[in-house]
Amino acid sequence: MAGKRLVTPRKEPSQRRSRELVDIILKATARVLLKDGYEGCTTNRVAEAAGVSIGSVYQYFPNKESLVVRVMERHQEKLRAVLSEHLLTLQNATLQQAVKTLVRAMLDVHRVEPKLHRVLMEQVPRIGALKALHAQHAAYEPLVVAWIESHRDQLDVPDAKMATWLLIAAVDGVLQRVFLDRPSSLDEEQLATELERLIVSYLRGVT
Amino acid sequence: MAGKRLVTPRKEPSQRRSRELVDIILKATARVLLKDGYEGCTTNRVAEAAGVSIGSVYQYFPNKESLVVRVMERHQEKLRAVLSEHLLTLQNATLQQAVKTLVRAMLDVHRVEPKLHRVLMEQVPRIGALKALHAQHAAYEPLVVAWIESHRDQLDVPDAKMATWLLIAAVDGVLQRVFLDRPSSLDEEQLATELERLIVSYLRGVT
Amino acid sequence: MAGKRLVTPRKEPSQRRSRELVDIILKATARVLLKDGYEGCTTNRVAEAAGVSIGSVYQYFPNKESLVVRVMERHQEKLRAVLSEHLLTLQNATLQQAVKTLVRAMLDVHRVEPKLHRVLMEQVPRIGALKALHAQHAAYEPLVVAWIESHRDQLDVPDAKMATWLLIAAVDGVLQRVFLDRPSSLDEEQLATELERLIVSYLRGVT
Amino acid sequence: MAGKRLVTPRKEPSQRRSRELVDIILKATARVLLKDGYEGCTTNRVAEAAGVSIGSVYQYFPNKESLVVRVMERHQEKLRAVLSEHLLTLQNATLQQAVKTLVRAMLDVHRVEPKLHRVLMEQVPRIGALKALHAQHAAYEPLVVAWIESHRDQLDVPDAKMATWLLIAAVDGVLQRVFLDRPSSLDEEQLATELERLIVSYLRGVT
DNA sequence: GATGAATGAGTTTTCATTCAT
DNA sequence: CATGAATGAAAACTCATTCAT
Repeated sequence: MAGKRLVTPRKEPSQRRSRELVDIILKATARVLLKDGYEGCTTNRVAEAAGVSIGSVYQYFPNKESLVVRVMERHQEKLRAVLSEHLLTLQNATLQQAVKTLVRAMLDVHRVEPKLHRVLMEQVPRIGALKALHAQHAAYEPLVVAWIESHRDQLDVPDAKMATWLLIAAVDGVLQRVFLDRPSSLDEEQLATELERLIVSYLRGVT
Repeated sequence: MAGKRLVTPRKEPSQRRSRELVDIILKATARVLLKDGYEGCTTNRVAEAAGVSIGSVYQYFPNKESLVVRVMERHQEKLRAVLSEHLLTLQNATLQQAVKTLVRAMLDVHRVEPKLHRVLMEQVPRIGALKALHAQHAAYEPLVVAWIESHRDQLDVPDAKMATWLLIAAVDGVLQRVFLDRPSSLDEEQLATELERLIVSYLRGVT
Repeated sequence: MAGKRLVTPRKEPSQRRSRELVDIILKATARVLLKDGYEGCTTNRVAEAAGVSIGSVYQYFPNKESLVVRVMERHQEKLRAVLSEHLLTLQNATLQQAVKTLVRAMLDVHRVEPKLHRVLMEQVPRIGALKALHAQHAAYEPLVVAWIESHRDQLDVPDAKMATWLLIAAVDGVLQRVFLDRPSSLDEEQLATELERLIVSYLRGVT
Repeated sequence: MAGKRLVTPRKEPSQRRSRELVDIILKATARVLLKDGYEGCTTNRVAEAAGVSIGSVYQYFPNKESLVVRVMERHQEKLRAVLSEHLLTLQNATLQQAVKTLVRAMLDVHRVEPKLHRVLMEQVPRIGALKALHAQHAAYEPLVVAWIESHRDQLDVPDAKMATWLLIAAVDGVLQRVFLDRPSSLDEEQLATELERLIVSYLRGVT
């Protein structure tokens, strides 16, 4: 604690090594998750895959769950990054553009390490971390809400928050299913178009 | 022996006892799943909760997984029953009625033993049985497709199958999220209304 | 007990059924031993293979071991029969004839259900019954001793009993090894010839 | 860490500890085999007898069988050592000496931990390791064959290999029986003498 | 800190045996 | 007697976690 505030960078090396070790361990965890699934992901296997002693794993992670949780969190961070990048351009977009952006963003999210994503979604018991995954949507909801409210006049949306929640839930639900069930017959372009139609018609309202 | 010759020719006692035992065991499994989650749902605990010897559990279920799978299947069957009941009335419905029916049906589905549903959805690794859950949606997709096609003139749907798939995925995604995250603030009535709007506007198309 | 002494053959049928059942069970035991080995030979499997309820097995056999013991005993009886048949002709034989007879007899013994023999020898822990197998040799030792003593003049044998024991042990040891190791290269005819030479030279003594 | 830098460069402590543990476990296995027989030799009992956690047993032995197999192998090694020692002197021996040597050697072999030997021979199902036991005989067969061939002129042996195989099988068979049946009446000295006679007469042939 | 041997509670699973029907 | 469902002690084996070095 105190160390962090010291000026001397002497202790840096050890800190760097720590970081690197944590990184190695987490990458190994992800690899093991991919290879052996959640049930097969034992701490010993992780240690071995990381080329690190089991003791070192416990130096940095209090228990098995924390390993997987951290892998999930890291994955979330990547997803969040992808989303943020897309949503930055949202502000001054037209309805069509905005919707397109949103759909592309969510599609792109599912392209980040899809295999790991799948394992995390399919196999990991819904421990605390998964909630975090959903909570993340909450993070950019305000953005969407803001956009809707600033385009009120073109839309037919009684409750912007409600509409946002619903749309995100719906789109995410659809994408989840696309990527988990992999109905390969489904053309991704077509899907995107239809999703856009779904959103636009909902926001515009029915005449 | 004696039993077979008695007045009660209703059912082979042995068969009845078996059925009852299986039932007791599965109910105990569900209870344990609720109380201790998937990881805590051990065969010994199930046996104890069922007030049955561990040997009896293995008499009817070859391994731990088969227990949970069977619980899932039973749950599916109940869900399927609820859905069927609702969808029977679909045929001659107007657009508004049909959509209302569909939404209510899917809401009702999530009201069948919601706690068990939650555990099964949240915690059970996505083993074979879960796919069955999704497959079940597929079972009633044709019904919806048929309805859409017989109402072509009132709708703006280029591809009935695609639209059906999308809508079901979206609605299910939304409901899943409602029931898993339990954002208690959300009013169910309001949600239903909005879902109906979502569907109707998508099907009607935008002018 | 009393029943056995009664004159009326009324109860015969049930007795006959019992015998048949015992026979069916033992044959099933042998089959299971062949198919699944000793460790895989469980009472339930035997019952199933016999097409009989497990309860019935325990009606006639107090425990698992007794099943296997009885199979061994039956096997012994067959072996004994083969031996007896051969050894009857021993009495007036010349040295060469006698030795030939003995060797052929012991070879023939190993041809009685060789697969079962092998399983019994290889896999069954040396429970009581195996001793019986050896004890059986003791049964016909006197015959050989008698023959040796009645041919004293042609032989150089200080102690007939000792010599008999030694020869039988040696021949049996050799045959056991032949049939367990199955060195297929070994020609059976040649082996028989050599065994005869071994015996004859030992009995005749060295000049 | 500290240990490695200390003065004792004899052996890696970890390695030594491992070796010792393996040794303790195997000795415990032998003890349990003696006390409870093969069927009673469970991994838990072995662990308890070794004063070691069951986990440690599985650290070094993948399953129960491997424990017994290793005990057998160790026993084999001891037997092999005894044999080698004796057979070294074979080369320049006369017929009488050579035969005496062989018989003594095989007698001595059966005096190495005879109780363990008995359990291993009697109770252990004929798993892989037992074949090893026989295979070991094969190892010194060439020595005997060589000796026979270099003494051809004094002997009457058409096929040295065949003769060797036969003699070893016979002698081993006899000894096995002696030590398994323990016919205490049998005088070991006398037995040795007779075995020698058996061998010598066979090799010399009958005039 | 790093190591990895050691731990042992806890799992799954088997199977000889009993006993109500 | 026959049945076979039910039993439960006990076996094999796993794996998160600790701790001496």
